[in-house]
Amino acid sequence: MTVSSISRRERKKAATRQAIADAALRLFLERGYDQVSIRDIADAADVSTTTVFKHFTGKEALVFDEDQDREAQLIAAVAQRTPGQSVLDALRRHVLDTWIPIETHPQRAEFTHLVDSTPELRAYAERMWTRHTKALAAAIADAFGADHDDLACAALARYVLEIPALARGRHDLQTAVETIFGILTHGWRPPITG
Amino acid sequence: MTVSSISRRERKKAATRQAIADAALRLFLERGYDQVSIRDIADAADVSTTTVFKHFTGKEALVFDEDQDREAQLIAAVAQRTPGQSVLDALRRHVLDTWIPIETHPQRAEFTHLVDSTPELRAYAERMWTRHTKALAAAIADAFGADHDDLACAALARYVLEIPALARGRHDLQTAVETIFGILTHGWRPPITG
DNA sequence: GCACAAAAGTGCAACGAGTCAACTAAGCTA
DNA sequence: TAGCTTAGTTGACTCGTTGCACTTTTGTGC
Repeated sequence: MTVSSISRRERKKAATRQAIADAALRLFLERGYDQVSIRDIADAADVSTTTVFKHFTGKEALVFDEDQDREAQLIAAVAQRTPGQSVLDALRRHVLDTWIPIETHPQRAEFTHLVDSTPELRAYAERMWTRHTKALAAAIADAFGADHDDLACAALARYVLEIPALARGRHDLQTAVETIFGILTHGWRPPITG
Repeated sequence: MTVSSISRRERKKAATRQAIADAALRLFLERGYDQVSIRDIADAADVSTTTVFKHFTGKEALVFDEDQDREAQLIAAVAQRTPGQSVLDALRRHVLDTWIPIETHPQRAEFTHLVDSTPELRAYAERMWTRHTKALAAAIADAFGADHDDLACAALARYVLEIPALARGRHDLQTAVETIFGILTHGWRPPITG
């Protein structure tokens, strides 16, 4: 009789992984990203440095532990949009509903500061989004029966995935997102001045 | 009496810099980026590794030796556009006139292949463009008397600077560029299928 | 012409990220 | 119990990158 469907081994593995991620985030927040070495993290989690790399692909990945199914969600947002809804609208909704809550989560403040104040992490965070460009482009193309490498679809995918990076730091995230989707929907218009 | 306006020192400095860059590019093309270490390059150029880093900020910078005044050209394209020409039009012209010739230069083929087949270099090349986002955004904002961090201007700057990355590899670069500028001008439209 | 400061270059040692191979130990399976 | 699998350890190693102390070259003021 097993307590859960996953084996003890799996649980222990997950535990050490979590211990490493926790130690890493704690140390990063305490001292700053550059002032913490992988060896520090390994010591704090009481594992060897090689074990750290068995669980995480690199130092930056330690910070973004839950990147997972973003891609699946993105594709689902397009493929399973409510009938009659345009692709652009579905993407707008998806960004508003999934990204903004994450970004404005109060506990997120110091984490956001850590990322913003470390160029290496900023770059990684942006690539985290844009890495899904190809998959999203294919999903959009599928929605219209177009070729998977259709240029317009690829451009839309990329431009949509840039939105978090563009909107980050604005006082009103919702308005910012809507503004950018306005550009993608109706074309760019000079800002109203005066 | 000096032979030219630049001192002998400057010339020697430029010479070693060039020797390093040449050795680097040659070795990279021969063996591939990852199979060449900085020490290899230093040996080939007959300098010490320390000297390499005195001339170049990092390994990737050895590949892109002439990044220089791209930013100045971009800003000039916006600020000194012919009267009556829209900003979008000026940027379209600038991309068509400066980027396409570089990209389609025949001698560029193996170089392009090197960059495309090395993820590290691909990422660096993209950042080379997007690094100028802030400056271009400010130039666009100036053109309309808007705030330097105006969101619409920042978005346009970013989207325009993404165009090289989006169009790269397409059979017809000119059409690709025009298509994407079409999106930015009139908004995104589903691709024509069938 | 000469002394002197700045700059260019060298050599060496070091640090941190990341990899590799050989090993130990724990959990799973039969 | 025996035996396979796999997480984790250990230690040495590569490579990019930096810092430091030192020598050589060059431009400048005297």
